Amino acid sequence: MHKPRVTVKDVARKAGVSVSAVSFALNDTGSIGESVKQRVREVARELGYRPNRSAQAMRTGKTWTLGLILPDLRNPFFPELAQSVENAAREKGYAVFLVDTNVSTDIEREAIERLAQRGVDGILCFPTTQADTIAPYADELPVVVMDREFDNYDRIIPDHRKGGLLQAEHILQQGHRHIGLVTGPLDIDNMRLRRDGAVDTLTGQAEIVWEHENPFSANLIPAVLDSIKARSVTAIIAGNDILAIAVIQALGEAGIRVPQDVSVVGFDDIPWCTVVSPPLTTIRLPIDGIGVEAVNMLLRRIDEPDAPRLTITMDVELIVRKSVVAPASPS
Amino acid sequence: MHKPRVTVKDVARKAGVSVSAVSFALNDTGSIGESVKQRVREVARELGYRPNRSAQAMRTGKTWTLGLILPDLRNPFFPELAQSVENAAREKGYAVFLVDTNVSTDIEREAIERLAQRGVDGILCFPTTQADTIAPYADELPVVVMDREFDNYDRIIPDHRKGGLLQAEHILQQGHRHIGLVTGPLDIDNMRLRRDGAVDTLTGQAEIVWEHENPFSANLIPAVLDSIKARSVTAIIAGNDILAIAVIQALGEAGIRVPQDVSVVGFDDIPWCTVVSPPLTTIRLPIDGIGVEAVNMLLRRIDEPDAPRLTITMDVELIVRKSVVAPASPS
DNA sequence: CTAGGCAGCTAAAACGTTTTAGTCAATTGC
DNA sequence: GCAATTGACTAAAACGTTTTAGCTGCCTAG
Repeated sequence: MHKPRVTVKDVARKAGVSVSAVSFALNDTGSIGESVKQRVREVARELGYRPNRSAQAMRTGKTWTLGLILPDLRNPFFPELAQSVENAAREKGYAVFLVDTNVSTDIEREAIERLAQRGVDGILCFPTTQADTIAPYADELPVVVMDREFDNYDRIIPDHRKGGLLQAEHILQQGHRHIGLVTGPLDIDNMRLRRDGAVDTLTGQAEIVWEHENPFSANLIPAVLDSIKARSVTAIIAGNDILAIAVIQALGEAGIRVPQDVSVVGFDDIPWCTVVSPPLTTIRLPIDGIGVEAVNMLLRRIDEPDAPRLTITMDVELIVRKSVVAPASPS
Repeated sequence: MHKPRVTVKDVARKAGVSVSAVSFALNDTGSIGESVKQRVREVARELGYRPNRSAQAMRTGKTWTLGLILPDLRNPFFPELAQSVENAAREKGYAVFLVDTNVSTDIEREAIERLAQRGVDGILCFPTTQADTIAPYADELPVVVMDREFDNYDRIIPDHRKGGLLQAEHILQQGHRHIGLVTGPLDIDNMRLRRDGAVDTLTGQAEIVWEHENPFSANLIPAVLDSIKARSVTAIIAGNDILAIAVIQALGEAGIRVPQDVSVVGFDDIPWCTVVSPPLTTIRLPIDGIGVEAVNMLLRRIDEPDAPRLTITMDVELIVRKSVVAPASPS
């Protein structure tokens, strides 16, 4: 195991030229004759030469490496994001360090430190909370922040407010007038925006009978369960799909049918939406597009460190499935 | 942006010692006095010194980096695996390059080449198919293979056969005697083993009314749909949870109730199992354990390149939920 | 009193690249 | 026909570490 690796020196010797000639030939730089170039490449292939990226990195300062920091891959929202980021990055010649912080701000902080130490060319961060853990490296390292309104970074953010608006609009169009809200933690700005978008749209058009703030978790707090059992609404707007699915299950356990008795609308369009029953009407985030655009943005920033900051807003879309229908007796 | 980085040289200068002294002090190697060691560390902290991993890697040949190659993160089986691998590796000081091959053997092959070029200390591979894409690097790079019976590598494999046995046993215990099988592609050895485990257990105890091989996909082939509609079985054994869920949905569309009319058992215990209705009775793979053990195995191999090959078999477990009950009229 | 050993440090080499500076011959310009 | 330019190449420096070899002065043993 562990044969000695083939180096430029070996190629140079075998081809009968200098190491610089080899470098020139392989990288198409410097000034080099066509015949020598061909011969060197031939020899390199023959010897199975593979450049040592560490050495390249040390000399050039470029590692062709990105860091991707995510809160929790078990949250069904993130795998697709990770996939699209990795694929997009790979296509451009970059490898991706994955960090799953387990929803810990401390680990997030440490991860950034480590990635910086490894000399990644840039970092894509989907922060766990509102805490800006990147600050110490903001002027040292290209960074793209996803889904957070942090100043000082390029960022890419779905149009949460519009999503909330679409949720409410759809519910209103179906004729619902008594509505319950179960939001995620409102100190996270995306949850706040979703909620505000919905509430602003409902105001004057319908009555918000109750509203509860539930932690990120598949478990609903008692207040929500109580409100559900009170049967005082015909539609429930959830802050994300996981909450929506939890609501559907709680309704089922209370003997309330979805959508006949109560309609439910989610947010995110995670894969679970199609397997739950009834299939969940929700707001689709262009996750794939977010990944790709985030990579593009980061590479742009790497190329032009001093380009002006950019904020990209990604459009969202209502996906109509089966969990929302008109109320039995318009109320 | 991009301040010049602090190097050992800077630390040495400020501390008034040689660079080697700095290296000794920081790494606790060589022979160095306590006072100097303390001063150097103090200065390093003060200056915000961060060792350049590329340079370290070049000098020592160790990158503290692993590669993780997966077929498809959107398959709900993999995110948890990726997470546990990343966490375990990080705990040991390694960073993880993630590669999602999109179920392409070609990309898998290329990814290994690239990772080797980057000088990863080892590779964890969950191969897409039965093709051994790692062979060219087998004696150059520590590799752990997951879920495939490849010789020449350390490997870690769930006990698929036992899982199949448990599926069948449970179905038999509930009193089912007419059984349908929908397996995954049988040229993948895990699917073959699951199927054989089940079939061997059923033989002589019950009748396998029909058996179909379905591709990995949420879509069932017509043959399966036809068999389902024929209502000739009281229980269906599926090769994995995704197939099982597809079966449940197909049954629902055909007006057949689960579990009252037909029981269904899955395999893998992906997160979807609890959100589908009815919650799926299935076989749990210790995914988390697989990730952790795979990392341990790889690190062991990195430390002792010539240790004997190891094959670890991970135990599986029946998880009883609501999709299997006794048949209405024992048949 | 001296030889030997050791602790504590420094100088310099080495890792595998890229890149700068320079050499040399051939070509061009006038 | 000679200086200047160019093209093709080489030698060597540089990147930031770790590690080897070596130096110095002090202590100890004899």
